[in-house]
Amino acid sequence: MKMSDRKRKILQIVVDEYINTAVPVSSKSIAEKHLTDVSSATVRNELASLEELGYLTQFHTSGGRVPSPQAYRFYIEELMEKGNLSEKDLDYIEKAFAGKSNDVEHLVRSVSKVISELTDYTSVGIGPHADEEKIRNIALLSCGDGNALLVIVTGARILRDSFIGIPEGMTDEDLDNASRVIAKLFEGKALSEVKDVEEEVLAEFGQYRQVMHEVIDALKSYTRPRDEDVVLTGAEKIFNHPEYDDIDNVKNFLTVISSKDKLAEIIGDENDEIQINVKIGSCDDKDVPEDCSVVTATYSAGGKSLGTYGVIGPIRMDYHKVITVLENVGKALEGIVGNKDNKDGKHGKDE
Amino acid sequence: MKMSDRKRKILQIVVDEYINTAVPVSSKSIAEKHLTDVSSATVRNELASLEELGYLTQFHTSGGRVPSPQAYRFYIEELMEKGNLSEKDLDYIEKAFAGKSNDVEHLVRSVSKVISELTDYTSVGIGPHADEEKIRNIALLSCGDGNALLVIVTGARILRDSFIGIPEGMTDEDLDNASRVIAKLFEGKALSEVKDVEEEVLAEFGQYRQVMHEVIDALKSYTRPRDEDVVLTGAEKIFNHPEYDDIDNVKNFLTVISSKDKLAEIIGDENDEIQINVKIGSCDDKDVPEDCSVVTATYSAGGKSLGTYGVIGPIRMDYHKVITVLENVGKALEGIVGNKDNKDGKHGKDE
DNA sequence: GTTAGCACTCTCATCTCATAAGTGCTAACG
DNA sequence: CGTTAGCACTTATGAGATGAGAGTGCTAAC
Repeated sequence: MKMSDRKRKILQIVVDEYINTAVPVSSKSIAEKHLTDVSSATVRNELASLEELGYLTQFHTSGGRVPSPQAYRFYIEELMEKGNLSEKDLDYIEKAFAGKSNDVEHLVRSVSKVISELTDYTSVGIGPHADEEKIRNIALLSCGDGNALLVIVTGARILRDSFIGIPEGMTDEDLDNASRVIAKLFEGKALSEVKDVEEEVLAEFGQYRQVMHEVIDALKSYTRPRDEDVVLTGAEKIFNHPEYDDIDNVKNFLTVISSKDKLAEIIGDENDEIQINVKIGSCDDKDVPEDCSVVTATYSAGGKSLGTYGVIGPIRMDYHKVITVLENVGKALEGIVGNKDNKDGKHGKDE
Repeated sequence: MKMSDRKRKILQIVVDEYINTAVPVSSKSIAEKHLTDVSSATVRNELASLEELGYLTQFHTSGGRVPSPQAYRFYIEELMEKGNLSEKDLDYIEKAFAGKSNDVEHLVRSVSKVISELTDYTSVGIGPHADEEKIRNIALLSCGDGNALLVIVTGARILRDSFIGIPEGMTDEDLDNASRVIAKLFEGKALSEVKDVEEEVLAEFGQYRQVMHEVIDALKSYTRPRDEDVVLTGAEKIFNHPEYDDIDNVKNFLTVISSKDKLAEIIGDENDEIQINVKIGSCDDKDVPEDCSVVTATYSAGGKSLGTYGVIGPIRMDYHKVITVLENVGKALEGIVGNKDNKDGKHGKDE
């Protein structure tokens, strides 16, 4: 069934108004402020009809109308008025990423911070899955105290390191050699492939089998997601939104965001097809609290994933602002990472 | 003025009772449950006197008594009944640290988690200051894309790394050489000394001065505390304590713990003399919220600092439990880190 | 020094009541 | 047939009012 233009208009007004004020919207206020050519009674009829269609709900008879999750979805897809960020905000993004250290952990932190600051919501970020990353460099460095440090760098500039126990009698030279052999064996391989070549590699190491075992275990452990890869910024921002004057909502919210596992699940199921993903209430994901929404974007540049980022906040979220911020941050990232890769490429040629 | 034994006893009862129940303590309940040989009127007189001495306060005339910060302090120093953890808790600590990866970041995370789990309060941890750490290993690894990875390991097993831009024309061999030179120059030096030798070192590098500049900048940056070194665990635990049924308290608390800077300041001013440090309300530290207490312990083993850890929670905190947990965690850490160093020592000799 | 007794204070939950906001329905209008 | 004015109905909200309960301070007697 096609919705009449007037219904669409009214629905848009209700959602806009509710997002801005957090107050249920009445027929009177619509007729007075936005649709001056009809009476409140007419609006009332339309509202009743929209309620029947499932777009609006009432807390109680005399409480005005509030959008349903379905209304928010429709709003995002068809009603929301597009428009870009202010100069100030664009500038802020620009400056935030200028001259940033370029490993993934720092990137995740600054992206998350920027998103939280600009949207005024709590932001969540998670770096790219190490899983399918190719090992670009791997080295074993002597620590001189019975341990060596295993360091790897992946294509997407993810860093991982572990201490590896060194057997008595293994000299620094031995270690250097082992390091070179390991580099030959693993560079260019994806972390997920390590387990496939395990047997083969171990066979090559007669003498220092034990070391190799530890190295392989470490590499395998890098494919597992880590709590510390999930970054949360601006938890306190929820207090800027009136739904969190209520202690139970706060409790609920804080419990969810305290569990990095849960957070990773909520923002983590990457759907590369969709750039921006909106989950409204628990309809779309049972791990999202009923009264919350989660908007995420998965970024990539030059074919490399840069992770998934988003905001979590009240279902009455400023979707337009949030989506616009996510889009612009994405563009900015593409810009700087793209440029950097060009520069790198040049270097490569010259060498 | 010396306090009478009965006053001490009554004060102890009030603090114990209030810590357990969160309900202001009345003269009647004391006389009935704990001091059956005197009447409530007698207790009443003593309570009035303790109030005059500054140990107790009342919210309102008919509200029973509540300990003042001064009372908590006195309680901790003189009244609190000592006693160790349950077998179960001791076991938990034991198991938690067994077979843990041994770099500092992971250690900080698990220590903080253990403390939060056992105490049921929000826990904060911060690793040792990198500032005075000696560089044990330093290496520059080629990444083959116009960047190199600078990695350092310090005496206390702190890891730091940065990407360093490599000028066109610098080959992998050049890099290897540079890495060796850098190792010779910096190994054994404290990070805080780097700035002192800056000029001297730069003089040695004619050709790759720029690289060296970046290396030194990176090293200098490692002395600065980083947000990510402050670890927070169990923020949601505050909801287990009734003072945080009140939204304003939650807001206050969450705002403080959201700022890593603030947290670092609160738990950070290390006083090596004192093993366990208790800050009660804002009397002892203006950054601590009025209704909160912070108990911290600074750990070290084998002469190396292991960081500062603690809990932050309501001023009505189970100080005995918290202090006992912190003490036992300290002992456990000494145990495992001590052992590990012995083992390392042996290796050293054998090599 | 201790205690019983009692007046006093303050909180808290409950109830009532009036007000305000908003709706749904009906009947009239163009 | 869509639109509108009018009105009865529902519900939240905030302001008293009230009574019970808890705890204290004080006084006088032991």
